[in-house]
Amino acid sequence: MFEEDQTENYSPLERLRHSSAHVMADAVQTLFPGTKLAIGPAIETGFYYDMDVPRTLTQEDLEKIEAVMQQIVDRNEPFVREEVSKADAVELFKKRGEDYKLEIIAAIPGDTVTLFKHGNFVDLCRGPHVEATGKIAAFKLLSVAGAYWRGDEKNKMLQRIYGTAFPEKQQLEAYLTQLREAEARDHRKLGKELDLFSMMEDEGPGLILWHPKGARVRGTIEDFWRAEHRREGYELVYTPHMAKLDLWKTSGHVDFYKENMFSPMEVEGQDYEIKPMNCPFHIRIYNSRMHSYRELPVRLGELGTVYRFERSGVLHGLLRVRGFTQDDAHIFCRPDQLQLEVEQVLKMTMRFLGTFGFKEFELFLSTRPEKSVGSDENWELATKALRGALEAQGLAFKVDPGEGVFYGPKIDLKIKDTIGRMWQCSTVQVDFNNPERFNIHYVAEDGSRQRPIMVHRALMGSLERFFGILIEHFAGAFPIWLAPVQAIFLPITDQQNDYVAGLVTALKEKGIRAEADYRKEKIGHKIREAQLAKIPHMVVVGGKEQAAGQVSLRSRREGDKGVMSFDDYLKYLQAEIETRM
RNA sequence: GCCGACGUAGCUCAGCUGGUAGAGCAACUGAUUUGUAAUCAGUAGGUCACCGGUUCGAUCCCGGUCGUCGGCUCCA
Repeated sequence: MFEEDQTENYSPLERLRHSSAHVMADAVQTLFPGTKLAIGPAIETGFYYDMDVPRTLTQEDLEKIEAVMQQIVDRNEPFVREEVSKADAVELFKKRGEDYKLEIIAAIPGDTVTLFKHGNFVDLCRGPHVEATGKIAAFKLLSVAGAYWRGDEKNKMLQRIYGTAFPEKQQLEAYLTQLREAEARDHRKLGKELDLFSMMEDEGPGLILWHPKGARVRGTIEDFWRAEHRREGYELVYTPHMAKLDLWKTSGHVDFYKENMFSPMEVEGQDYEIKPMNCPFHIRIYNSRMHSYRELPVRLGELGTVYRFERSGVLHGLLRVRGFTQDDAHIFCRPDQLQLEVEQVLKMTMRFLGTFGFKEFELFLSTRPEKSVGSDENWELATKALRGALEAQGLAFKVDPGEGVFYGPKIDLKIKDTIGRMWQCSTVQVDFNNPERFNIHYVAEDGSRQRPIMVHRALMGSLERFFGILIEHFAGAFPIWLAPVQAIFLPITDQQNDYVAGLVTALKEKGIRAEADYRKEKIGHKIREAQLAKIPHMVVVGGKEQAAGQVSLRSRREGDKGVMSFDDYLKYLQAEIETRM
């Protein structure tokens, strides 16, 4: 165990999991002599151990390791703590060939280190542990993966085994059920099943094709986004997908962001670059004319599509892609306006995300990193404004010291989805760098030229990523205001086709996404398919409904809602859409 | 990029130690006019990711490329 991973306040669960990691390491060394141990901490979902194993482990090996672990647990060997001199520890681990432990010992201050033993197994570790291996009642190994020694890609790649452990068998079962639940919600799986999007696997990894159904959802999100921004005093703009490389030299991206940019393309002897960011364009728009202090803040927003080079191994469905659309905006304001602007952004963000059912947030204030630009007083002023905005809104937040961007401090906001996972989408960043690089101004009350402060902000982050999160959040069952098909009409026989066609047309004219299933299938079949397509309203129409000018509503969530007149149904439907529930 | 696994029909997946491929669903055709989660019958559909090698013969073995997945590193 790695000394530095220990903390004073070690919970009983962490203690159990950390002990499980020891038992796993013991089992691996038993099965694969010559295995060298690196580090093996408890983590939020369980534990892992990084080790240098003589051969590559497979999924089947995990079962064997589990079996040996069970034997160690059954032997109920006590965990014994021992404090030894560093020299003794070095000798011990040298004899055992534990090269990584020797490296760790060398980095530990002081003269002594602690060891934890159970059976014949010894590990460098501060503990604490459970009393004996028998306390490990419910564990499971989950996966093997590569991991660099000390997390540095220049170092050797070790093998990491992930596992989890709980005090009770039911808790382990519950956790495994939750993993299966998360798998069932996987946006990549649902995206295919519901025909929402696809990737161009061969011709463009990390590039997304939005299919008609996905595009309908996106369109609805975009309409809502635009309406909210107009209401909040934003001007919406459009900017090109590329510009001369010079623009990104001015902005500093060539210096600071090069590894994420695609290679430039040459046009008539000039290098052009596909945009990785929207901000330089928005600055150009701001700077296209002189601004008075009176017209600030200027808020420019855009659903701007950017392209960033991401290493092939990191691409992941919609959550990590190479081309994506940011719901980007840049606010140019006076220093005295900064805090209020940030407050407005925070309020707007929470209202916007709340509409999608995200009601729980975690906020993080990131302060000045080691490598940064800008004066002390600017950092001071901006950090104070961000903190002041959080406090004025009565929002709880954590401080991430030194995690700010090089050009300014920021607030990140994470949302909690239906199954309790946290996702980072929104960000509010103060930027001292670009206003200077682009030399932008406003004219102050006294006629002098002053430098505005610039704020970058996004509510969703990227539409692709946000869509992926939404799919998982709703498990593909979008609320009716977002659903690609809001209502599907199901005629019982083709005698009702004309009547149904008239109703569908009436709904479409009101902007409702309605469709009909005219196939000559039994009603049970049509319902099953509509239900699997997660369509919120199934509207059954047979001879009786037709004769009475009625429809029979079946809700995706609540089942058969009974018959009603078409006019009543229309009102019901519109009300449900408007509440955005 | 790195470590490992994987890539078979539109989808989900079979295919033992090498003898040129199969199921269910979907699609298509016909019959069925059906009342709240699957009507029946038939038809068609695959250079087994791609390139090369070994072999009399490769979906299967070997090498390379591309991609996907689980992680590492990095991040919206």
